[in-house]
Amino acid sequence: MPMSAAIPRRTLHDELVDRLRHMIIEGDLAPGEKLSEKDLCGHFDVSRTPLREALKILAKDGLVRLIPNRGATVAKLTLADLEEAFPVMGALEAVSGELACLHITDAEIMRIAKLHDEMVDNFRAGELGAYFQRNERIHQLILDAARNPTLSEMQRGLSGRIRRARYMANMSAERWAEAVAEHEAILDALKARDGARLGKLLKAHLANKLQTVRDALVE
Amino acid sequence: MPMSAAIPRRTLHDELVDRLRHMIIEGDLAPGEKLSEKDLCGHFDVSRTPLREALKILAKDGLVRLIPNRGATVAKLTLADLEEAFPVMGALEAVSGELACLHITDAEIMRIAKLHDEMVDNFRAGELGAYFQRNERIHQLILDAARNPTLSEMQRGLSGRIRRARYMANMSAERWAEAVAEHEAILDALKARDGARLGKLLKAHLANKLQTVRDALVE
DNA sequence: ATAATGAATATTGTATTCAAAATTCAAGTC
DNA sequence: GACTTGAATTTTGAATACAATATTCATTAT
Repeated sequence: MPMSAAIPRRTLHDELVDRLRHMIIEGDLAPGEKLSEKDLCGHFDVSRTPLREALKILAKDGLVRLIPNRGATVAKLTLADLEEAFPVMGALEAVSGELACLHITDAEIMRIAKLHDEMVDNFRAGELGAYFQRNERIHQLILDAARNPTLSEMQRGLSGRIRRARYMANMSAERWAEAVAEHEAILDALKARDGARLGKLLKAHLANKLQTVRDALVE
Repeated sequence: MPMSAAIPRRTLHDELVDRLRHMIIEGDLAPGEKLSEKDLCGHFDVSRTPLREALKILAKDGLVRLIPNRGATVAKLTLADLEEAFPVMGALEAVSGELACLHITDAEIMRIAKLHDEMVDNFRAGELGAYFQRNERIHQLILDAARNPTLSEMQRGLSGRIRRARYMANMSAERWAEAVAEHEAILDALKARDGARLGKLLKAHLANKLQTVRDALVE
């Protein structure tokens, strides 16, 4: 019996963490919104115990703000948060680029190249939603190629905080074209397995992305 | 009424997180050790609710390993963990050095210089414990000078995982002398506010430290 | 003797209850 | 009318109770 057939079981709080995180990142729960334990328990039909455990985890992730005896709110994304996250994310992006080049397989590069082409098609067709999805998928695959769960987890946590601003960042046409061009360069570096170059490109790409978010944030 | 006189109140789970983290890092709880909820509740005289919340936080920090329906154990520090944490910590060290040079005040530099001198005295007197304490304090102050809570929090989390190995890492006399020399260079870069240089020095210093831990880990 | 089975026990996951603090809001004061 | 004051209500923090799962261990069969 070679194949593992273990039945994946999840606890309620784990499930709640995922669902709440998703709701926050997708904007179903607005920044600053009060998170009433009672309401959320009603919504998910669970008791307060697992819900509260989930809220604490999300607070540690920076998505929720917990104030003792006053409950939870969805964390706001301020300009200061962005400025703070930026140097950290930049450093992590650079590392992930370097590590990815060390470990990535040809098959993985092909997969990314395919996604990239599809993403460019999305760009040409002006399909922003599909573009975003493939874009994110590409970045995720590069991160996976770094073969470093600790790094992935940190990136995931940080980008989760910022991804919330994604939909508000109404990318200009020029910025969008630039982003696509940056992705071309990223793919080239990846194919060449040039870690240092890829790291720098990813960092620069991030800087531009954050600038877009920043612009949107100051309205 | 300018002075804030708010009475700091803590919740039990926050307190528990701190105490358990301390116990794990200081080795009071051994790696791999089973963490019985019942026993811990008895030890701290609290109910399971806040204790379980604390365990989940620590699991997210990587200090505790939670398996559904099977309870918690103190996370083991493996060679793989170390190799994984290294590039991430290196990148963060470099950033913290750069940011610290941008923001640090003269008073802060003087404070660090003073601690440094005391630490060198500890080294000369062979006082390992006092040396470690001042050493850690210095690194903490540099991190504080970076004025970036996100960065601090991440560094704290990662170094917490590794600091557990501190007592097992029986630093050789040569390595100790090297570390002191590295600290001299670090202080110089800080005084010169040369961020790039400080970043590189901190990263190299970390690499050496991790090498010591690695040596101890493979016995 | 060893391995397998299943009842007894212990431990974990979740719900509920109780206690403490914050919020709301109506009544009273300046 | 705006600002306190304090009781009623709501909400949160922690403890307990209950349910589900895992572990232990004696029993049985091979």
